[in-house]
Amino acid sequence: MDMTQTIASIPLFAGLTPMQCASLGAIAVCRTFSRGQSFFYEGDEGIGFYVILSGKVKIFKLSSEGKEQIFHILEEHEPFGEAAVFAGEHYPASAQALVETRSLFFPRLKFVEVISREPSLALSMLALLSLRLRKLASLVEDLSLKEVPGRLAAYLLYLYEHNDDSATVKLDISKNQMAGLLGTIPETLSRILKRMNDEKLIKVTTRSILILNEQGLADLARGARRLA
Amino acid sequence: MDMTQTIASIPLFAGLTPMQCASLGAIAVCRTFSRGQSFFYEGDEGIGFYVILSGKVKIFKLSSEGKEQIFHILEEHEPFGEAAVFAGEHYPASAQALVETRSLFFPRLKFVEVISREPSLALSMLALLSLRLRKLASLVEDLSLKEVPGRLAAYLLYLYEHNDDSATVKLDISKNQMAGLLGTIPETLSRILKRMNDEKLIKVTTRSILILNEQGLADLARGARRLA
DNA sequence: ACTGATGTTTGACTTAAGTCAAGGCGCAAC
DNA sequence: GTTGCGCCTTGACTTAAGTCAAACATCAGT
Repeated sequence: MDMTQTIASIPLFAGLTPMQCASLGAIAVCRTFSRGQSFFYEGDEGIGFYVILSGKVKIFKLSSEGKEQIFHILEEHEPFGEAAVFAGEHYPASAQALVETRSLFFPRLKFVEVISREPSLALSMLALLSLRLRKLASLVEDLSLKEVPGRLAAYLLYLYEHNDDSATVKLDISKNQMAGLLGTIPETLSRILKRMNDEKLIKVTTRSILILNEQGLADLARGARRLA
Repeated sequence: MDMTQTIASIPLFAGLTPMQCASLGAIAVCRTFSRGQSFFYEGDEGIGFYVILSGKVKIFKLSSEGKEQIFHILEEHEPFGEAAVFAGEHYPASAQALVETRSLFFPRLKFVEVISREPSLALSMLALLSLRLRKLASLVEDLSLKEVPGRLAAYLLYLYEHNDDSATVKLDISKNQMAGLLGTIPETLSRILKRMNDEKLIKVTTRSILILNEQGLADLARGARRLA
């Protein structure tokens, strides 16, 4: 598949004309990262942003004691590093490949140049950033206003809703990563999964979770219920 | 002062030509809110965004038990509600005037229309959203990876750095609001201020705080030090 | 298939920070 | 001035969640 085609297939760039896609294609660079490899670290100079073609990437920060807060886990077609393109000079968080990941890299200055000529692209980027803002706001809300069982319930329901068919949510990240995403640690996550399991809200297996009581989880997520 | 003048004086719109300012002025509406009045509530339809002309506005969410997490406290010339303009249909948080506040309101659709004709305005908005994203990311970091003394130290240093001259930081929000901003409650804030005071990091008075040991606060903010 | 590295669970313990309740301070209105 | 109402502080208590340590399961790479 040639570059213009590839770019046209990315939702962020939906609505662009073939010619616009071609001008983006002219500045994009393919880059592949192996499992565990870092795209950039927090504080690095923001030289451009990436769009994932295949693979999985986590965006995170580490505390001085080594605890990790994951901001997002991103998959195919999702962009990252874009906040550094338009403001400030450094990346606000680190990005690391969780599995082998192919990506397109868009250098900052060239991309800004293209965008100032393409209002529809600018609007797409505005929509993207607004969406990110919304997600982060909800993470702040969860961290500050909910306890871990509430966050976990909200997360499971989120997975459940974006699930193809069954009530079985398959976990495609490790429970360690999941703990990082929920702003807690593996031990706490493990204990709370067990309590939810005991209360027959869910059935936990190694790589998946069966939702048994959706309403119960929803109550937990809203803070209208507590675990024993 | 006429509308075009007013708009030209807002940093977000810096760099726009007088004609561009005039087209923004044509769609802007002046609105004044009294102390305690709400601009919008979380979940309301996102019909447009505001820029503060004078006054002070808090952006926040409430938990089901009534605890408040403040996202930002905004002052003159700062915009808010902009994330709802470009994505999604509702405001992700609530906005309330802390004092009598004059503002300009930009209706969503008209603003999007103007922006798609003005690339430089689009770039300003992208920069704004990126900056907000950065601030929220750092709030997530603080909430998840730091304890309250660390958050408070970071906040005091922030005030200190944006301070005109002296080592005396004057508090222009109540300590209750400050607790909400730090993701904690007034009692906890009070206790920690006292501990910092006892350790001679700061000198607390009613409406202001004197910074005595900047380095100590910095260490606390970095997690390299603990309060007794 | 082996094996070392990662990921997961469990138990005992510690602790930061929240809750509840009472009292003091300070400003604004009468 | 004094009354009254938010704001702020303090103390005693509770609790969610983190730490430390040990054992076990699972996975990826040789």
